[in-house]
Amino acid sequence: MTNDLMSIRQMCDAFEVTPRTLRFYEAKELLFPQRDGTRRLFTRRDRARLTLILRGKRFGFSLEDIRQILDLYDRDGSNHAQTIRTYELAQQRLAQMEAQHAELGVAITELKSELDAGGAMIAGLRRAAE
Amino acid sequence: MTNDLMSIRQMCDAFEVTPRTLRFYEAKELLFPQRDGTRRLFTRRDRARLTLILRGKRFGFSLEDIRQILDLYDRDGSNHAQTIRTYELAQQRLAQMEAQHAELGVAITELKSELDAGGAMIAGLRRAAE
DNA sequence: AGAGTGCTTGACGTTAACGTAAATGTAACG
DNA sequence: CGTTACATTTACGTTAACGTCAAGCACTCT
Repeated sequence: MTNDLMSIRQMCDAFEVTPRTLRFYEAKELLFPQRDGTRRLFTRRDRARLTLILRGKRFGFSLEDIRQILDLYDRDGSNHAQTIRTYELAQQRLAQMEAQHAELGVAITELKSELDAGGAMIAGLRRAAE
Repeated sequence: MTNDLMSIRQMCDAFEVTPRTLRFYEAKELLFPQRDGTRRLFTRRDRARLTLILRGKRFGFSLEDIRQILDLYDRDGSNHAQTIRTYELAQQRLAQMEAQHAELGVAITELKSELDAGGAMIAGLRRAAE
């Protein structure tokens, strides 16, 4: 079964990250591994947090965003106002993502049409080169 | 009418970029303004190139990519092999953009469903904070 | 004891595309 | 000639998220 405490290597293997990354997250106060003398021991809580960190990254949140969200719940997991703020943060991020998605769609369409048209961009380049 | 030679400020106003940007592009060999003593004078050719640079940026090309493409045509605008290479570069970039677009779509869907579900991410955070 | 393995901290390096500040030049206005 | 307005070069600063050494413990095996 999954031991409650994991070494840095076990963590790396389990989450496919480098030791540097875990130390970096600790330095940024995203993780708080215990110590066995000098060595880090990651707890179940660290693993839960790391899961959320990686998930947040997939959503395009910055580590700083993630840290803030995590901190809100560290201070008071039952604070409704903070839950709301987290929601808002997520909604904002969602809006950004949707805008980005749309823009990218437009750019793709443009680029495609230029390629289909025999390369207006290339024609443009030709003009640019005189 | 549009004068054939433009000062750096006229260029900035016309293209909504900063002087720093134009000097930077010159340093990167994307533009080659003439000189009136010490001052830069941008030609029609520079404007055509800048148009393409900005277009390329909208498509997500790096300045280095753009410079290479521009250079290909500077050397020989009629070289068919180079036209092909430019095409390929554009196709590659298009593929990247489509992949990115798709990924973003997935992330949006995920984030939305978590928000709709009452915030699995938030629930997750709650768990993480214990 | 020596070797090997894994972990630690510390600190500088990387990348892109400019921003920003300092010191200086020069052209035109009054 | 003095000031104002814009131009120029040089060069360090910025941002994110780690990468990449370097030097040195801590254990274990032999």
